Amino acid sequence: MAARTPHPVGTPEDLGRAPGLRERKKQQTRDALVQAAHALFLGQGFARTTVDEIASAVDVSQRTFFRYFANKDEVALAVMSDAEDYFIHCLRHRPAEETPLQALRASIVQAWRDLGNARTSGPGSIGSALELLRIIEDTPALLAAHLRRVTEQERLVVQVLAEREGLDPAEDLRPVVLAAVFGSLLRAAHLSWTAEQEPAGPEGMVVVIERYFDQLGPALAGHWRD
Amino acid sequence: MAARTPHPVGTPEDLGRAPGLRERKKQQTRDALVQAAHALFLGQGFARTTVDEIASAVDVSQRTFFRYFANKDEVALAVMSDAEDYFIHCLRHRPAEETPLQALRASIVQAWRDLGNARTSGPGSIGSALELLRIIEDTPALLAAHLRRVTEQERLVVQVLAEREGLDPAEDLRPVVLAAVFGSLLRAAHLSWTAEQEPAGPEGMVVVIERYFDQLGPALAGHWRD
DNA sequence: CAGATTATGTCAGCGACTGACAATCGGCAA
DNA sequence: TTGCCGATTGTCAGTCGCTGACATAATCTG
Repeated sequence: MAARTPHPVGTPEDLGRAPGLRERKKQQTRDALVQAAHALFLGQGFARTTVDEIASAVDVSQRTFFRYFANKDEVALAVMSDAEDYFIHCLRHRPAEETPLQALRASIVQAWRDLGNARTSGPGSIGSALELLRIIEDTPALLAAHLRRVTEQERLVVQVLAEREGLDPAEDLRPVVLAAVFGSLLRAAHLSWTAEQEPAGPEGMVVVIERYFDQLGPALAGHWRD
Repeated sequence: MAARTPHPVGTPEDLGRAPGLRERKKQQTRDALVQAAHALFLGQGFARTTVDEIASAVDVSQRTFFRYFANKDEVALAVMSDAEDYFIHCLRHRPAEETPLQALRASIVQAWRDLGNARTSGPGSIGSALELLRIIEDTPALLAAHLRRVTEQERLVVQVLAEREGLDPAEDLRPVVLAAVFGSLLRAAHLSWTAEQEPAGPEGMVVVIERYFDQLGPALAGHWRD
């Protein structure tokens, strides 16, 4: 968590404190591991890539790899979590007038767009995240790990929503329900994006997401038949 | 899949065909493995139980265990999948007049109630399923595997819904969206049930589920503040 | 520069999982 | 009943993910 790639978003803790050599080197090997792993996964698949391969590609011991990542899954999902963090940041800064549902919708759209306009290569790039999404969806072990991460992220969404609307999530179930619905909608969109030959790139993902959001009302409405 | 505990629901394939000794023995060891695993998981936790322990409790080799279950997760989740199958069965037989959302809601409630009234011990029992749910929720590896299974089940729900309403899920997104929302709602309910000191037993679960469903409308409605 | 921290490498070991082969058991027909 | 065929099982060896313990080397602090 503390070793995560820092975002443009300034965290209040580290003001003016230049990171020492130690810190920089750590960040460096971490990035290298993520990038090497990513390349290997893309090239030969997740299962057929061993941790030893990743480690020796960066010229560190296997043991060191496991000091940076708790398991093989984590290095694959590292890129995604940066994107998720940015989404949370967006959500926190939506105007208060927006409906909770509107705020959520606007936040992911904004997050994808902003990330799309940022650097398009290297670790943490949007391209990486999108490629990863494909690998994740058809690697059972990774998909499982990813889903678990997503539900943890949902907890955070609940908290932000409750804060924003000024209510206690233990009493009022609406934040929990909305976060759950939102999460499932997003996943459906991801699935569709990876499965179908949807327009590629961040903008394509935005299109798919909006399409699913638009179906929320109709899906919950009474009968579907005329 | 073929080795799953048969349900009271008659499958058209096996009419009057008494299963031979071979088949019976297989089913027997499978059940024994599930039951032994369940007991061990409950007693000492999932992580601290080795596959060797489970296997030797049933007096088979470790290799045999892995011929019945692809991995340790699977034996833990076996009980759940029986319950899920029954839910699908219920959904298929809901009256056509019901709204899709109504049908889904009625189906889980019915499934929990029916299972609650069935045998209350042994493999596949309701008690087992509920105990398992607790173990699953606080065992990261199991939770991950469970979530993946759930999303697969969601696909099936999509299919049943589309069939029921007579539309093509590739064209119309409503079944996908509704299934996703339904799944997330259920998971929220499970989470709440295991976390809080909700009324125990199947009926307690039904109460929680209905409470969440009731919040669906309000959560999606405009502003939450007065 | 010395001493306290901290990152890294090495090594040994456990447990999940798999392929290959041999032995055994149930199903079935002569 | 006998005998053969295919399915089930056990054994063995091996790979890979992952961890604890300890020693070494690098950075940081004063």
